[in-house]
Amino acid sequence: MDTVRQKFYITTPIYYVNDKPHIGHAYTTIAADVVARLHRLLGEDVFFQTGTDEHGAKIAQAAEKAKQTPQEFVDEISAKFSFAWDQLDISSDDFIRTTEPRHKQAVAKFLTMLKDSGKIYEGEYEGLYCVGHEAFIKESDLVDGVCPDHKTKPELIKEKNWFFKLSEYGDILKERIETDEFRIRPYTRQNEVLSFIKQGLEDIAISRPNVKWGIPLPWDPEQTVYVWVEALFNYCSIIGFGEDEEKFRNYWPADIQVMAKDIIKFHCIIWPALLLAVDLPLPHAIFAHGFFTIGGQKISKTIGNVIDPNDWVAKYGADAVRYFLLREVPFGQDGDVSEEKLKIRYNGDLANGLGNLFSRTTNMIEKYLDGDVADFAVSPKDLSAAWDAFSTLNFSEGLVKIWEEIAWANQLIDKAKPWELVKTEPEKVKELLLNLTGLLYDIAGKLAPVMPDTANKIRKIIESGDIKKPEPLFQKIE
RNA sequence: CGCGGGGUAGAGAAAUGGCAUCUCGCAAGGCUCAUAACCUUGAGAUUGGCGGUUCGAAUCCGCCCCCCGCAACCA
Repeated sequence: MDTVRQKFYITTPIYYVNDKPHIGHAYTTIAADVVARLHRLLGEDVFFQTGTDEHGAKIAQAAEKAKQTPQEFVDEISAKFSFAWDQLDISSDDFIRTTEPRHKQAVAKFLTMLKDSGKIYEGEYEGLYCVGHEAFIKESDLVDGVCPDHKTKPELIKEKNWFFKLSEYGDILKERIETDEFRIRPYTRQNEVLSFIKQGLEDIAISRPNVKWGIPLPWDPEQTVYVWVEALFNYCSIIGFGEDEEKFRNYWPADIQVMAKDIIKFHCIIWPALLLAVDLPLPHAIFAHGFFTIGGQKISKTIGNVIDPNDWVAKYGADAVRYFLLREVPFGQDGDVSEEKLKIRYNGDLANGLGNLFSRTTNMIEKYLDGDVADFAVSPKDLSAAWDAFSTLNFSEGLVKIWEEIAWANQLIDKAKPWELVKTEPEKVKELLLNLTGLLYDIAGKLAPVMPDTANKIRKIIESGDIKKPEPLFQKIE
């Protein structure tokens, strides 16, 4: 009997469609894609989710501003995300949109379960509403009784809401986190969450009476589900919750959920508490990466330094953008990116490094071996450390390991001087080139999760067994 | 005391108690298989400051200074 393939479920956040995708969205998605591809190569039964979050007051407003219906608006933006991911060679297995029927029915079922759990109660939210903010603000934020940003006096508003007893979940969450049953990485993020829990959790309103663009509460259609609660549940609805129980049971719980650091409280407190309330297992791990600055400045629509990933892909190719983002900044830390830095890595690491090594090697194979490397050797170097690093999301570390071998190969060639050796000991040159071919083949294999297209090019040429000097892998820019 | 990240060569990073390492840039040399690429060597850092612990501190402790992000479009 066949052994059952290990399942592996990985997620990205679903992106809020109030604007088109930028480089930060791409970063999260690329990272998840690399891990998904790695686990597929390891033979696992992988499900890789991504999608868009399409409800809420902000979307309705943005649509109005664009003179579109909310549905037209979200259709258009959601398509831009899906297009960007195609351009970046993202290998997601499905793309969930929160306006899809399958999501709405799953959320309705989930909320009914939540209500039946007894962890939901009706209450009244009373707070100071600032019209400028279009949100409730805290009394402690006021300066001289007015909102410091808008210099207006907030209104006291009473709102009927349904509440979730989040306050009951502090101890159990703390325990699950501390025992690593529910892993939060990097550790600084785990500490952040634990200290937040220690301050005490408050119940949260899970419905909104005034937001029309949303999913109605099954038992109180006057109210819609708070967007975050609904959005989080996409991780279950995409794998068939309430529709295809077999599929759902196969993939849930998520093995790793990747996201940027700003949304860890939702994912590390509210999300697991909701799951506990309805008796669903918690995800195994949450991994939060850092933020980018661009040329030293924070990403800001006002400053206008927002990078459209499509622009970089068009100019440098998907593989180069994927490589650059993962190589430049250690995953989990904040970092700075810019097109200038991308260019330096592209020319230095890709064109002069990997590209040139491949070029000089294949050229010598054509010249000295008549293109014949059918029986190329196994790699003379052990590159398994690269995948070890990728599997723990230490992408930059894994890439450094691979590039160390590229440097080693260049040194080896210079030391061996095959262009001289070929005159006296051609069989030694053959041995050298077969070894180099083995190394390049291994490098391509290890690089495949990060640079799938380049890996395929290299392997195809080597596997052909009859090597002619190929086109450069990376044409230098400028 | 709002929360968080950080300060190491000109730039970017690594090193978590034991010779400060790497990449880019710079300088000199070498090589000619290669995409003006590649290889070697060198210059360049009293590790933000002051104090403490220690045989020994970039690393541990205390105080201080500075930068950045979040808190408000935004992963």
